[in-house]
Amino acid sequence: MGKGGQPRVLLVEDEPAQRTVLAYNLEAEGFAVTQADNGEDAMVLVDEEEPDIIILDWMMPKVSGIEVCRRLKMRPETRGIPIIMLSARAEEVDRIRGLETGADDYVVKPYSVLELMARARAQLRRVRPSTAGVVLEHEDIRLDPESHRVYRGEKVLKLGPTEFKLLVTLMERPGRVFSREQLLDLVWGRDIYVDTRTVDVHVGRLRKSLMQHGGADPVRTVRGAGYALG
Amino acid sequence: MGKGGQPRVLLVEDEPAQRTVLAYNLEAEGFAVTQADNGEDAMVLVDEEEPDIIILDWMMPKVSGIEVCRRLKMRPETRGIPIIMLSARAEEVDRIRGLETGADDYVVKPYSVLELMARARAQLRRVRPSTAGVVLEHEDIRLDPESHRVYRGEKVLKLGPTEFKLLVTLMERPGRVFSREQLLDLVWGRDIYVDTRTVDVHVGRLRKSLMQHGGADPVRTVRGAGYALG
DNA sequence: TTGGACTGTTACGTATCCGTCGCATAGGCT
DNA sequence: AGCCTATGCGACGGATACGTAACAGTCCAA
Repeated sequence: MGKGGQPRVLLVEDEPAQRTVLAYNLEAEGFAVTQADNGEDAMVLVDEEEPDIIILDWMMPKVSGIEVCRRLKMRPETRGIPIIMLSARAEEVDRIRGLETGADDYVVKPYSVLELMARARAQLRRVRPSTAGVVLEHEDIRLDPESHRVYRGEKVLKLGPTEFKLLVTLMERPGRVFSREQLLDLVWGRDIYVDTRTVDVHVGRLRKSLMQHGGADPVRTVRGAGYALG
Repeated sequence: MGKGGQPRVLLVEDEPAQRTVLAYNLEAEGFAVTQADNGEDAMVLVDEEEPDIIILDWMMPKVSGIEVCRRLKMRPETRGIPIIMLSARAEEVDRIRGLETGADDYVVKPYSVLELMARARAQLRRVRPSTAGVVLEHEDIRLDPESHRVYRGEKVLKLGPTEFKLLVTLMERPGRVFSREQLLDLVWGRDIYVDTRTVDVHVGRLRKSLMQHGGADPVRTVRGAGYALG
């Protein structure tokens, strides 16, 4: 891993517009992004940058994404790097072939940037499950994912499962504004249908829980946008 | 044993990513880790480092894990060292068993790091019924793995085999929340099919046993997540 | 064989939590 | 100010997770 935090991602996509958008979003998510617009450069950059994860377009001139993927999965020193393939086609055949070449996940265009992000994080978690000892902190709030405990100052807070997950999500990126849709994705799960107003209610409950022993409201409402911590 | 405490583990795995992840987790768990990425180095390091336990990948270039295992189990001075084999496929486990290489345990990839850790500790307990220091303690509960006895305060507790294993698992990482699935893996074993609700029942029985002479309930239920000690 | 100890499953009661609705209130725009 | 929309929040019915007693099956020792 890129040492103290930022996971490194190598983004390989030949179309400049899409690549730029993706790079922007990935950086906003806290990734350190290296870009390549063709397979040959990608192969070189893998060795130079040692990325933690690779996002790879399927269709590219010269060396195709699938070819890059196959080569990387053949070399022992790069085999462990998770690869997410992007493809314009939804056909199942492609999916199967993509996974056969050793890609670890597969996203079909047009994809939700948020979904791609989530899958990237999922892959990183899979390879590096070591959340051991990590305690999330923000101001006087401490959250230990391992013991599932939340403290504010010295007091232990009691919160329900959804409140807990919500707080984890917010604390993973303090200051960042999450839209209701993003929170639904991240906390509730991708394919659950619930009203976006439900998020408001749970934020309210989380607020109450966080202030159950006094203290200021650490959750910020950004009108028209969503919620953030601090 | 590595004298003053830290058990020494020799980790043999050719893929750098996986080896790094594992080494990190093992060190976080209190092991002193020596790494090797091939069988030849491993054979040398066994003599130099005298590890307490060896974690060995099955598929490796040149000298395979299975070969290393066989050689080590032939030499009297290394035969006693427990070996845990890692293999990529479930079918290989059968082959390993069939070949009677003498490995002491097997874990199939993708494995839960937690499970691997637990199995390593289990092997150490088996080989090293050492007296001092291995007594698990948490608050007023003391557990001696060797004599299979559990005390609460001064009183001796009587618990069944499953309750005992469950308590051992929980006491090895007090505070940590274990999901029902993890507990099934760690206490019952990976290929046993039992309903996850069975865990609830046994936790209940463990609770009753722990409180048979009074005292507070030391087991914490984390709704939607699992159980933890303290 | 009989009895006891232990296990896994089931069923049911209960406490907690969830998602939605309705209305009050706050913020922004003209 | 007046209007409109977004958000806060209490309340409620329903769903869900958990605790536990009861039961049947297994194993083993007397």
